[in-house]
Amino acid sequence: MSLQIFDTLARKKRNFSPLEDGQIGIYVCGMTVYDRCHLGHGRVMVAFDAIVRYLRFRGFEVNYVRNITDVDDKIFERAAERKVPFTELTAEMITAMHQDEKYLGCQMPNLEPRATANIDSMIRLISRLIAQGAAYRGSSGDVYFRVRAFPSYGKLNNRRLEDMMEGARVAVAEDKENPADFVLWKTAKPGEEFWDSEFGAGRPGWHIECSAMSMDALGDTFDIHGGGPDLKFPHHENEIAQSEAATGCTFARYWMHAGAVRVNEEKMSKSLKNFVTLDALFKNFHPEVVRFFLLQSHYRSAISFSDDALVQAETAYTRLIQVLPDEATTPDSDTIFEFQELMDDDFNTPRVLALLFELASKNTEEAASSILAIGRVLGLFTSGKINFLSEQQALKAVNSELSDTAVNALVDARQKARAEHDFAAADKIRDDLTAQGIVLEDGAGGTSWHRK
RNA sequence: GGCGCGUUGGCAGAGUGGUUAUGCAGCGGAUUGCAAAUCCGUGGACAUCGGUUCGAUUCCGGUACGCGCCUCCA
Repeated sequence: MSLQIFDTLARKKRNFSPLEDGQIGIYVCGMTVYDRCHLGHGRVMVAFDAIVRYLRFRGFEVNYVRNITDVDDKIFERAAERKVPFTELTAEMITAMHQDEKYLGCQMPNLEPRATANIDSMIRLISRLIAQGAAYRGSSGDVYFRVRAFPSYGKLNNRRLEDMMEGARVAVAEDKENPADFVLWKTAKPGEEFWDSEFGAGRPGWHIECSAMSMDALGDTFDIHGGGPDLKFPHHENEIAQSEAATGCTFARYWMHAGAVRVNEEKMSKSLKNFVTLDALFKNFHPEVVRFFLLQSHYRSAISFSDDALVQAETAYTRLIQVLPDEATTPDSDTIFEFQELMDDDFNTPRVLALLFELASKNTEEAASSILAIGRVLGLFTSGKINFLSEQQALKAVNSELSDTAVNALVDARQKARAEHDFAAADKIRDDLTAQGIVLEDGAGGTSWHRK
């Protein structure tokens, strides 16, 4: 069975084979670091982390590159608002992003090139495009990519230039030859951040950084290019145009896009103000639960976020945690094979999680070992059973008005009442605790409790 | 206006031309002082109208509704 990947450009699943045997180069568009990451960013992080982990599990040597966009109008605006150098803002956001990512159980990319560190490379690429007639300087001094110079412009989005012009509803810069031409180099206005170049002082357009940095890191042609759903157009379309116009060869061989995160049937986004940041989410849910929640949907489909959905995921995930073995032993090879078949089919993580629950109901040590082994490949169960449960309880304790000490006192009082066969009093205490999210369990060795 | 996607049981969410998804919740039972947890069992679905077919939730076409992109956005 071969690995199948849904290629956005081909609009269908394709057999995957890398450019070089056993090696995969993958570039994922990362964050623009002007604000905290929200669940939508988390989804892309987790999706590609799981994919990369699986590809490695399958024996590939994966070179995972994800850029950091630290040159951008929003960054300059936000820094100005805060009256700090933009580098201070980006440094803070990068640290926060790495923290969020670590909590989500993601492994770091092999390389995280930053736009500010690769301006020279972008300038070289722009010069090359100008020399080839694929770019020009407008009267404003801005440098634009000439979409007419790239006949297959629109191929990723199945879009024709004419159709786009009909729908154009954005004020078009006067000095563009074609409304669809996009900026490669933006001339600096007084007071703005700038870098010197042969096209004058200014800064790079958004799209050029990914072409320059991906090709620097992985070569003119590389295996997989991925990103969030809203990058398909115009960002990735423009990357293809720039890169292929410059090199004359295929840019990325497979294009992968994650689905959107929705809130009440709408896309989670900054402009709708319906986003929830990861760090806010982590105040109520263990990061592993968030990761599990994300993996419950296929990476390409839209996922609906709600508090209730997270609670469901928490219950489900905690059940899997409970059946984990204390020590890892050898998993069942047939089960691992089944796992591989599911993942080979365009990374069907929801089906894999279903498999995990089927294993859980088998109640055997071997099945439990398989759950652990498979979960680990997807980046789950990273804290370990004991740590997860205690961290989860600690999280709930912080959000509760009842301290552990107070609960223990009430539990003792109830035990006393039970010993005296005053069940009415005992049940009253238990009901009150239940109302506050405390679940009591009377076992052979006494009463234990946990927060729900 | 252009391009594309979706519509599955109370909720979440896979998949298949004829046979159980799975999870959460519900219900019944075992267990318990009563519960909880656990275990066992169980009902419930494929938007709509046509077509192809021996047979369609699954393929094709129409309709309705919803969503995304066409502008910065993961």
